Amino acid sequence: MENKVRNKNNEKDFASFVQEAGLIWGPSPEIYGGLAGFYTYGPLGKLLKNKVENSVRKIFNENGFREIEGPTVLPNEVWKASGHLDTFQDRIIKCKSCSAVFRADKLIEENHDVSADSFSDKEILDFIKKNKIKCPTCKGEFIPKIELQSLMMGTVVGGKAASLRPETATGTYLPYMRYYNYFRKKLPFGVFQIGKAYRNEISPRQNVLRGREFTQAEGQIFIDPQEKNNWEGYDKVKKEKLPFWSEEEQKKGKYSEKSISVEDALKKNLIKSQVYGWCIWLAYVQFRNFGIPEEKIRLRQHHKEEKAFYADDAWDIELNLNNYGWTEVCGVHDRTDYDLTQHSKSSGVKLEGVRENGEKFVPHVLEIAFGTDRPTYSLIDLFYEKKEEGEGKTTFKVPYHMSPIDVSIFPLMKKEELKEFSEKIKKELEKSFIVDYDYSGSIGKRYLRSAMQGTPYAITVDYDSLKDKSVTVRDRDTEKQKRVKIEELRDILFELTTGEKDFSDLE
RNA sequence: GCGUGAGUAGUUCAGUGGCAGAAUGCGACCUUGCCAAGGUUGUGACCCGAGUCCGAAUCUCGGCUCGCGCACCA
Repeated sequence: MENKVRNKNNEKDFASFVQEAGLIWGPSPEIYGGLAGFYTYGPLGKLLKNKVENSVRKIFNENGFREIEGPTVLPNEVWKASGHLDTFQDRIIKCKSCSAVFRADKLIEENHDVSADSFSDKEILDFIKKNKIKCPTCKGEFIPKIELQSLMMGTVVGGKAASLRPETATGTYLPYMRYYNYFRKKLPFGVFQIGKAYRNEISPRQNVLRGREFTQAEGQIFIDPQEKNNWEGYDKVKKEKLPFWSEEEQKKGKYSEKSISVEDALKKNLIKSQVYGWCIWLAYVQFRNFGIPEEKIRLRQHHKEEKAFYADDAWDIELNLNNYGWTEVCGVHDRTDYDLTQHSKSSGVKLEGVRENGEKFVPHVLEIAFGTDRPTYSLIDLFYEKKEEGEGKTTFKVPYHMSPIDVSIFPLMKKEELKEFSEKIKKELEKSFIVDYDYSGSIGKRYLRSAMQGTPYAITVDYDSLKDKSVTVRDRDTEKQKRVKIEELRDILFELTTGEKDFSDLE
């Protein structure tokens, strides 16, 4: 991670803001001391996460994907077939003197350039003994015992071993034949799923950026491998310039932004197919639509060594966070026919498509895999601006269209007639918006609270409102106010929140 | 998981082997015309467990959690 600009005080402010504002609490359950890697979204955080998820839904839906929801628990035979049961299970070995833990296979690979994947436990132990491999930390001997450490959370269902899903993707592949019929036997088609996944991380860190339970959002395209370079959406996006950071450039060292078009990336063989290029573009659009600034996003190509067992083409999207530097938030993978072939073999059910000429084929799958916790957290990280009293106002400058609460309503003073009138307006606006209503404290205090929650507009009801049926609308970022007729209020707020109108356009 | 530091109101911090403090926040009342305004008042905490001790929030041990470094993160 480069650009790691850290400031202790900022970090502390940020951490307390996340809790105090009701964004993310934890580790949960707090009153029992907490269990690392599990969090509770508070009211404001949940509203924000909903905005993120709805943004994901919108983008996927308008690009030809349909949403499904599968179970979070699946029998282990599924995970055996998908490869997770094996690859999510590491063989570890402990140092006798300092009891540091290492992955046994990695230890061998690093020292001797030999793949230990196929070694039995005994072979690994023998190899370590024969080659006198010592503990990298303290140069001590290893305890001659291989232990298993699994990222899968297991359970038992009806006497059958089952596991909580470590990714939603696998569950999305299983009903392939259902999709095939639903989409009237015509490929390609796209399906996505938003839901919880679970990984028993050894040491979860950094709040929800690496939790043990998290929400994934994964889009999958099923396509005839022969059609990967005949992708309908490609022409529309091929001229789009994206911040590709290739494996080769990475070796040169520092990142410097250089955007190239999807078309050029394909020509340079950075990516292998039109459909893959389109997927990268779509992933990028997802993050742009959250309101993440361009310069905070980059696409990083996976090194050969870090590619997942199923992946062909593999790129990540990374965001440059204030508190953590460049952070992975999304992976785009060409999973080829790996999954469908595996599940077909294992279940005995053919998972195929048919070409017009009658040929059968196993579809390839392209995956856009991200989550909704990291983007939610990223929005907080990127847009929280702490100010000291006197030097300005602390504001959560979340992009207006993503703000947890749409509008606040304040009676100028805590008087019955103003409260009553405000509540009427509140009731009306709640038909269309998430509304916050507050009459406690000075008007200035309430503007500040509202800004710290990221609410873009604050409506103030004063004595004139009772007479002329108008209120003031205050803009979060400019702090400017405009007088608006109550009967026009709803439409104006609509135009403002959808971006059709700018606050400065108001009379 | 290893090493290391830490855990006291919602938040940020102070503190002592003997009644637990501040600031800020939050609530109520008064006041207040767009202000992080003012006054009065209230609310609220020693991470959990065991031990030593007349007495532990303070010392010791264990656990849990958090920060940082390492490792892990298909």
